Amino acid sequence: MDEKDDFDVQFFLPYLLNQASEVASDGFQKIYKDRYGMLRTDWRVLFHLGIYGRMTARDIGRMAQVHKTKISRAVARLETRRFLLREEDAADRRVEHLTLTSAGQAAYRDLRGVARNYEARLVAGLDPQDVVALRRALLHLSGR
Amino acid sequence: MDEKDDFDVQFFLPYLLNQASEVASDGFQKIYKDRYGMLRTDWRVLFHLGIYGRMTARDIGRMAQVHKTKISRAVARLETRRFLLREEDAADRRVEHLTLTSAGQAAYRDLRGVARNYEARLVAGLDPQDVVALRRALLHLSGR
DNA sequence: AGGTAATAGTTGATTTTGTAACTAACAACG
DNA sequence: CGTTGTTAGTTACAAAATCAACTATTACCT
Repeated sequence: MDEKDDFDVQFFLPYLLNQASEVASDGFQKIYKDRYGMLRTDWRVLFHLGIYGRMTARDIGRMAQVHKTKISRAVARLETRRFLLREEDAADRRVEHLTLTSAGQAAYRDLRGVARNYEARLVAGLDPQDVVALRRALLHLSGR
Repeated sequence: MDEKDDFDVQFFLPYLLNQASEVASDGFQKIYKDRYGMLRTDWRVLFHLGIYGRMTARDIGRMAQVHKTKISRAVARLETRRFLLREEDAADRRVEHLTLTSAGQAAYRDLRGVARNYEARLVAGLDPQDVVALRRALLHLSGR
């Protein structure tokens, strides 16, 4: 197409990252969607509360780098399905503390197990050293 | 939250991949969106045609692992903006061959330059060996 | 040939996301 | 106090992604 066209999309990092990300997400998505009707942000909120305990929507958004409207909607969905409870802060009435109900905790534990297995399968075909490098690189790219 | 909770979302591979992918995509997206009003699938189609020359929608979809409805709509948008032309196949009238117009080629060359620089900036902070491992791992994860 | 299945691509309805504007509450500073 | 600015979270509307159904054409099979 062009004189010196040594460029290949297939190796362009944002493209590659997106491909790998989608493949990796899809297998896991199928499970939390089929089993609990959750969307991506839903399981993220669930996992944050499952792992770190009581948190506010704001803190989850900061930690997961997700916009507050997405969090707001995910929280609403999880609340409807009785996976979490809101309690308003005593000192600052803008703030809501979120905690998992026992149903939420059960779902979390179930999906955590799935996640562990799923990740094990994902890295199974990779050189362990590459996995270390991969995580390090991804952490750096996502800005930590 | 739980007895043996050694799980951390922040290191869960699909999560990490998605974080890095979004960060990496966003910087590039800003440019092709501002400059040409393109969406993600649009630039992918543009790049495939720019790099590999004449292709059908089907082949682009296969190569980029993108669903045909997305491709169809991206092609329609690019056609409207006079970035590509369709010609029907002589032997099989279902098939359309797509090629870039000169405007399309100009946009491609422009964005290819941007992509090169952008990627250089992305990997600048990384250990070169990690970049090699990263690409290898991503290729493997995305199934090649 | 004639019927059935498969393929390329488009369209429409529904769901989800993105963006901006909004409410309600607190903070800071005169 | 009081006005101005910030913050937590929600809502409304537009843009985009998803999924199923559709048209048109070709391939297969007997």
